[in-house]
Amino acid sequence: MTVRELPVLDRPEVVACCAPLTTEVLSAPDAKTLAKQFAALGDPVRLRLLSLLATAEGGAICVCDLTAPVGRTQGTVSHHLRILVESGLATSEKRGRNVWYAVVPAALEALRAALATR
Amino acid sequence: MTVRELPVLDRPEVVACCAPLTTEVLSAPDAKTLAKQFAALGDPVRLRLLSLLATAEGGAICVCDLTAPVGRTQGTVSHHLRILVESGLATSEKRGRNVWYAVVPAALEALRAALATR
DNA sequence: GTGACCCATCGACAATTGTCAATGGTCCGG
DNA sequence: CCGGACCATTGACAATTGTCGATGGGTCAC
Repeated sequence: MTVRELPVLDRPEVVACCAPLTTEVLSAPDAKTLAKQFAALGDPVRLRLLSLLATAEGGAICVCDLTAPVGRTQGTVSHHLRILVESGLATSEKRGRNVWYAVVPAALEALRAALATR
Repeated sequence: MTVRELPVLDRPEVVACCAPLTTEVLSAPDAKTLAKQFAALGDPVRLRLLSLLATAEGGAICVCDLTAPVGRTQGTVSHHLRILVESGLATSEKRGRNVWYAVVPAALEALRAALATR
């Protein structure tokens, strides 16, 4: 296999799911979608991971630098990161031996929009 | 026991817990506080309840009008509403035979602030 | 090629959660 | 006073979740 430039096509395509909570009643499917993302934020470890990603040099960080700050096993950290990626809040990119994670700003903005008040 | 006027001191006093996720790494206690609120949003039924509260005439609504829209038992709805109140996202006020629930806009704004990107 | 490093995954387990049916308490109307 | 309406709480149960230790597959340095 040849070595090649990876185009980073890790885009979950989440973004804006629906109108703000306060403007109209959320449909059941939209509620399910939104709930999944908020649930991803509903754990202290994941919030700290997200914060570590967001404040990292260059906006990305490898798993090996995340286990110590949150005080969890490597396997557990990997588990949480997967949830963040699956909910569209983060992306992962393999670079050689490491895997670099980064936040998806658009996803955070979409959640902010859902919480907008009148 | 005497009957008395209840002063409605149901104010959770939550509001802004911390700096945005993306500006500095979240402390463990702050993460726990924030996670509790996001976890409250991490269920489709609660999101729809919150949406119903926010869009209700007068900004408040009684439990009896909430069970049908979300398709859950009265007991279950009561359970979810309690979680919303305990997390500071909603308030409850007893009016005669009914209990009226309302959202706490400041709490939603505080969560929005935590999600702000750079 | 061999060992070390990095990471995902698996199995297991306790803890938490969402749900319902049933019960009980409070408040009103007659 | 009594029956009904409204709501919270309880007990029970299945499902989900957070965690760890262990395993396995890549990838690099030598």
